Amino acid sequence: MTTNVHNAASAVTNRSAGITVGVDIDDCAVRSVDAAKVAAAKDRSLASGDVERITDLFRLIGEPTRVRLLYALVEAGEMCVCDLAAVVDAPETSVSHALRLLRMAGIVRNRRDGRMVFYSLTDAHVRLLLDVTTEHLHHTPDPEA
Amino acid sequence: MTTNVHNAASAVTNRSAGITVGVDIDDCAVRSVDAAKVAAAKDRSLASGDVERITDLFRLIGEPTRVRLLYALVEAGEMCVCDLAAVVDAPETSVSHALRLLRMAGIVRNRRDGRMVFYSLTDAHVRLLLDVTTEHLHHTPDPEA
DNA sequence: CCTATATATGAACATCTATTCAGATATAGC
DNA sequence: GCTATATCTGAATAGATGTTCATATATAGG
Repeated sequence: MTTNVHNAASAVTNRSAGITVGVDIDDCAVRSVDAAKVAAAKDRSLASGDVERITDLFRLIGEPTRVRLLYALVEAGEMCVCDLAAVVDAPETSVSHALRLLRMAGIVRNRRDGRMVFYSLTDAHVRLLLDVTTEHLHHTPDPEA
Repeated sequence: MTTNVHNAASAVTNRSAGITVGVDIDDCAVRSVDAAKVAAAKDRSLASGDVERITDLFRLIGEPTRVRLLYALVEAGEMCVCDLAAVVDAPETSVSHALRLLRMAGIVRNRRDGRMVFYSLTDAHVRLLLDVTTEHLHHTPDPEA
């Protein structure tokens, strides 16, 4: 769903200033102040596939119901849909939709027992992600208020 | 921007099964299978303010241009807007908008030098977040393909 | 087989968000 | 002060996304 292919620039140093002018294939000029740094950063920059996977993951976690669900699973372990709905205080339909997205992303897995379905985290990285985040927030002033 | 206040449930154990029926203030019944676990998870669950800050942060990072910008700053350090635009291969206007959001969230800071403005990361937590994420992705099969 | 329960699914709708363009601000150099 | 450059800002538009409702599937129990 995320596409942005647009690379390859041939750089030409400009006479006037210490400024480099790179000309794109599409002919859209790009000025750069620190050409070396730009080149290095471009070299080390992520493949577009990686960018897509990373953004998909962050966007997925960046929603209240899903964050609450993940926290609930981190804290209490495996739970069925109706209990999760009770914990995060959201309608079961919303929870089901949310869990489906998390499952498709490989973040949670489910297991059927009778007519209930139990969900749990697939690995510990999510917990680590949330921990690092809360750590960050504790050392950062609240943007609002 | 994220609001969802809806808590406090008085639990009443049901006679028929080992199932508890909690009745909300709003009178919307909530069934639970493992009442103890639900109660515990609810106890340990995040304050709505924390949920909002966390989701805001993840949603912020969950966008291609902003991820590329953060990676560029992680890899190459401080850069001006036009160089950042060159690295992430996006129009300067888009980059400016993106940087404004990152700055308002306290993730990056800026410094003016002449007519240019240089941006850099405010702390190391973002780098850690991205590292944990890539680590997670390397140990997780690609959802698509 | 029929009902009740637990969960899943699909579509419609309203909301949010990224991108774009036009124009504004700020600084440097003359 | 005037022009050019670097960045910012605001508004409009198109696309993505969460929620909701109606309905479908699956299982248990009689």
